[in-house]
Amino acid sequence: MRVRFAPSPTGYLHIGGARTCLFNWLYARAQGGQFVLRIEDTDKARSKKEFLDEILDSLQWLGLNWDELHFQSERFDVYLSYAKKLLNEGKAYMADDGSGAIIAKMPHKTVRIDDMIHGQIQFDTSLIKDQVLIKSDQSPTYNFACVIDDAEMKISHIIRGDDHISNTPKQVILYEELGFELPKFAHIPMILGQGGGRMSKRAGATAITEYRRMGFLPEALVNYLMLLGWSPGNNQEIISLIDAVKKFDIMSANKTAATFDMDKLLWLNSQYIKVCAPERLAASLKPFLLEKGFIEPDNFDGKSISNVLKLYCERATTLEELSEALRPFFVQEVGIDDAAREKFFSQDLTREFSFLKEKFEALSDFSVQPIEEAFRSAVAELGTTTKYLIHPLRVALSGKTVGPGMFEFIEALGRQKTLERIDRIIRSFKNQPR
RNA sequence: GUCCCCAUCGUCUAGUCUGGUCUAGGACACAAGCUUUUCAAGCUUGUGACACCGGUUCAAAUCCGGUUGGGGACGCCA
Repeated sequence: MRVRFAPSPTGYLHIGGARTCLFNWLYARAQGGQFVLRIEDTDKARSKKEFLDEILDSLQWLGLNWDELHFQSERFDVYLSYAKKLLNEGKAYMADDGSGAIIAKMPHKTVRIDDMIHGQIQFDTSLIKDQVLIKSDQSPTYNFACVIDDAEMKISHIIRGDDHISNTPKQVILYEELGFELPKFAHIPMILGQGGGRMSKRAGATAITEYRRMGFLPEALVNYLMLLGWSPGNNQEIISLIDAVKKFDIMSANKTAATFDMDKLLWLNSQYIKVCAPERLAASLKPFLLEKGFIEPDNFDGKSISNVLKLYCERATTLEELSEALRPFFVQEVGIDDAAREKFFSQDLTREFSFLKEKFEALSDFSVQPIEEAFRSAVAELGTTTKYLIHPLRVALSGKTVGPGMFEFIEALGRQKTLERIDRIIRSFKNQPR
């Protein structure tokens, strides 16, 4: 059993292509067959090396490895020889405009295909015009190269998007004329954009790399894509690639088009971030931290932030968001926006913060419990409330009005930064004209 | 225009093949509550669907026909 994914390097790998690839990959792995990657680069003008690299890179990132790699651009002579064969047998003819194109005669008959997902589909080929096999520049057309390669590469199951259903009768005719054995077809539904219709850039991100840049974990994206048109059963929503291989069957794939839902993808991503091992999470976070200038390429130790990650991984939906939340730990001074300043520092808290600072300075063990005790005794001795002091303190230390539990945060931030930032806020009270 | 595909909560889906166990289950989102130093997370509860019409049958989300709606294809692009 052999399947293939056949992207064209005329653009980035997009969501729909990735899902088609995923279903092929899953079916191959589930059945113990081979998964062939075939690059359909017959259009030399539009095919680009950067797109090829990007497609390969995205597939690897998603964890979809291939057993064979082929390039159509290296096989033009093969296509041409098959075209000449059809020419000799009278099943094709030269274009009469002298362009050198070779065109297949379309016989008039009824073609029936037995699709693994849709069942029987019938076509009247008298409605289809003659098909160009070889273009005037001697390159093959898609439908021709596709059939030759699928046959020669012994592809047994063709799993591809719904949009290829209307190509199928044209290809079946070619299989018959060439005397090739017919593969099985499985046409999976397309993924629709938010407004219905094809996913477009306007309706959100389409390229896999964009999702990577937005801070999605590959296992979350793969999980989401699996759920679009297939269900593992038992109300299971979270499923790994490994687990899916055990349960996947193309026969149980849906036939209804699915609308892409960013909310559910975000939810899945948050679920995966929550359970991601700190070392791996740190490694995945590295590009984002670099991008923000929080770290240098060479001196980043993932271990050093694992404690901090534990505080934040429960409340992040993307790596981008997570890395931004980590800002207070990497910058020297935190910025405090006007709204937060207005809300929490409109009155002078010099006395309170000074007292807190004394309490913190006195701690020999700067960890959660003593920190909390120090804070609570300060509150009691000042005759104020937790609420009154804890929010201004959060803003002073993190620059943000929201975040993890205060005492865990302070421990993670460390004594030095904590005291510096309390000092800084005290100074700002002095400088404020009242 | 012609041909093809599809139709269960707003969205993803289970159930459809093998009609009764479905007053239709789960997830996201939404709403409320609990928890609470904030925001989340978590937990509990709630709102919410078989597109429509007809047929077959004792019985239809499930089978059949039609209507409507949505999507796709009609390139010397892939």
